[in-house]
Amino acid sequence: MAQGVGDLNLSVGYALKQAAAALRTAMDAGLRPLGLTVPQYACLELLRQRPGLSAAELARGAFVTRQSMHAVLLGLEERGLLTRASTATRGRALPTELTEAGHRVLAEASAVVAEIERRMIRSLSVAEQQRLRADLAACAAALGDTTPR
Amino acid sequence: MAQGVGDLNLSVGYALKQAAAALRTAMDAGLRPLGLTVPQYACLELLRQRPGLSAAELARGAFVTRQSMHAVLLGLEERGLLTRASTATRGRALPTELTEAGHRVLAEASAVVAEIERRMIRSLSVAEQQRLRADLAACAAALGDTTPR
DNA sequence: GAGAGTATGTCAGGATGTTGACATGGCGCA
DNA sequence: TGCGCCATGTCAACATCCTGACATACTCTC
Repeated sequence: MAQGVGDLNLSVGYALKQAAAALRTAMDAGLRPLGLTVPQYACLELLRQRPGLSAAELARGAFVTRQSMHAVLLGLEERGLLTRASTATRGRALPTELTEAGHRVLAEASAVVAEIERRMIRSLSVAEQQRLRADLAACAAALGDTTPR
Repeated sequence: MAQGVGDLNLSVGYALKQAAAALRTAMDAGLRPLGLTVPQYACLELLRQRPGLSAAELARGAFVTRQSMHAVLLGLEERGLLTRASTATRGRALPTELTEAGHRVLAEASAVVAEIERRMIRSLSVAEQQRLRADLAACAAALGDTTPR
């Protein structure tokens, strides 16, 4: 018979959840004054780095479903932070891009998030940070690195 | 002016979110056949290790709000997996404990989750696992290690 | 002993996310 | 060419979770 999970304080999975929850809470609090939720910020950040992404690609990058990202896009588009092509250039995918206002809001939000991330890893050396990031990526890859259906 | 978040692929925060999302997805899929959600499993696992916990303490341990944990407890109690004291022995806190059925279900679930965690960290040595866990704990502590209000 | 401050349990409402489904548009293959 | 297959966009229904609020009970301080 397989053994169960042992002491939670010795579990990597529990520590992972703990850190992710703390980060999420800190980002929520930091982004609220800007009128952004975490998924909304993630959407903007992804579009800055890779303009023209479709809703489905954004959903995978932000770890939510297509449907959730659809709602996020509608909200951000109504606020004038991004524009969506009305017709597909290839397949059914509708390319999305940031507007000027979107870039401005994102700049503020990105500074807030960067500060939070710096605070999170301030006790680690640069080498340790890279190692941590690599280990986390390896964990994600080992689990299949899936996004919600 | 503060710099923003750089390349997401170089961000520890993004890697953290990615790994946590992969773990959550894997746990969801593994626990579904047992009729358990992740918060429900977390609740049972916490109670095994620390019987007599109150709803508020369970909520903090599972990284959800008191209200969410309240709903989880109602469901698990109705299924006969745990019992809640009807009167408080100290303060308003109502101690909760697993039933025999609860222990049986948890044993199955715990084996499933342990297998997922093993798969997640199989590419890391024991020393690397401990280091990763310590780094994650440090990150959580640096952010205040808060749970949702 | 009285008061503020804090922690807990609980209820109601609303925001958010997911599941399920369907239609449409490429792509590969016989 | 025709067919199956997959990806995308979108809608409706449902589940989940959080926000806000209130009552109760302990603790600490004066």
